[in-house]
Amino acid sequence: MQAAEKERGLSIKEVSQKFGISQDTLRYYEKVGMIPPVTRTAGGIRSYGPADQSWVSLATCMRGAGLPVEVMCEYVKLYRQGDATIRERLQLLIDQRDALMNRKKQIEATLKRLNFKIARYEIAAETGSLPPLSEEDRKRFDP
Amino acid sequence: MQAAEKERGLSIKEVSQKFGISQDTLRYYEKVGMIPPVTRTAGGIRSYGPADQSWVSLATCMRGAGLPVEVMCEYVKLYRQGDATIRERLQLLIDQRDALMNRKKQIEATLKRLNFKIARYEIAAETGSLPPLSEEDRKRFDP
DNA sequence: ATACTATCTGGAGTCAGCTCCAAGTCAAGG
DNA sequence: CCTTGACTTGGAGCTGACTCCAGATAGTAT
Repeated sequence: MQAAEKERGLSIKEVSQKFGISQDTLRYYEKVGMIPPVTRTAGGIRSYGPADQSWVSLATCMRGAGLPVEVMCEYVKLYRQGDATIRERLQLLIDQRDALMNRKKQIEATLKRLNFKIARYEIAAETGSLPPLSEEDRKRFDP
Repeated sequence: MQAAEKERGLSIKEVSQKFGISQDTLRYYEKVGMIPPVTRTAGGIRSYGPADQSWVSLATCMRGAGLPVEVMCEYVKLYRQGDATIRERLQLLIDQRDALMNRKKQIEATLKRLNFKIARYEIAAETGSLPPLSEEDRKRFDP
């Protein structure tokens, strides 16, 4: 009776555990169109097949990197319109890649600054007070 | 009359332009304690001296990288308590560095995924439809 | 059939981080 | 002194992304 008649999908609970995101969030993503409608059982219960899981995977990946929900919605919308939107989707992906690369640069700059401060604080933790900064250092990194 | 009697600070407008953040946001940062109280003129108008600007610089840098306002508030609070909090501040900085490094990793993973998709879409833009993915590819990168 | 748990829906609530507003002050020019 | 425009405050409002809830339904074990 539980043999593979059709592909067995995962329940929302299982998907929630697999991707580390709440059931509420999964329903929310679907509601706002960040992923396409998930496969349902006859009774209307979500059963995430491989394709559904792929979308969840993509959505959590993009959100995890901080891309807006709205952008994923747009991508899904275009995707569902078929091959005619391939160029648009490509452009969207490129735009988001650019955005992420900028974001990464920002983070790298901030990491540099943090590392500089940490180095000073490691000395300070020994001596009990912060060493004064040189003029040049003050020009790039401050308090 | 406008000779250097004391250091001339920048107006909120100038600081706003210099750092590319709104005057409202500058006041907000100060209000919530994300930067220490800014120097004022006799009349109560903000006049950002070098130290004030340094704090703004730090705040915008950290916020730009996505660190929470609350964390900067904590840092400022500790800073204002003096040398006794040096170890705590060091720990805070280290924690935030770790958080940022994770964030950076997430972004790098997402960039990989985006690049993979973009490569497929560039082919698709030529041929008019997406090439099917190999089984192995599907296992890491999907829709 | 009964009990019990998992899932469903629509809609309201929450939180962070700004952003806007009104009513009032300050400062410089005429 | 008067006007004009930048600046002040406290507080309300907004947006994005969830998060929670109540009441209804589905599936499962007894």
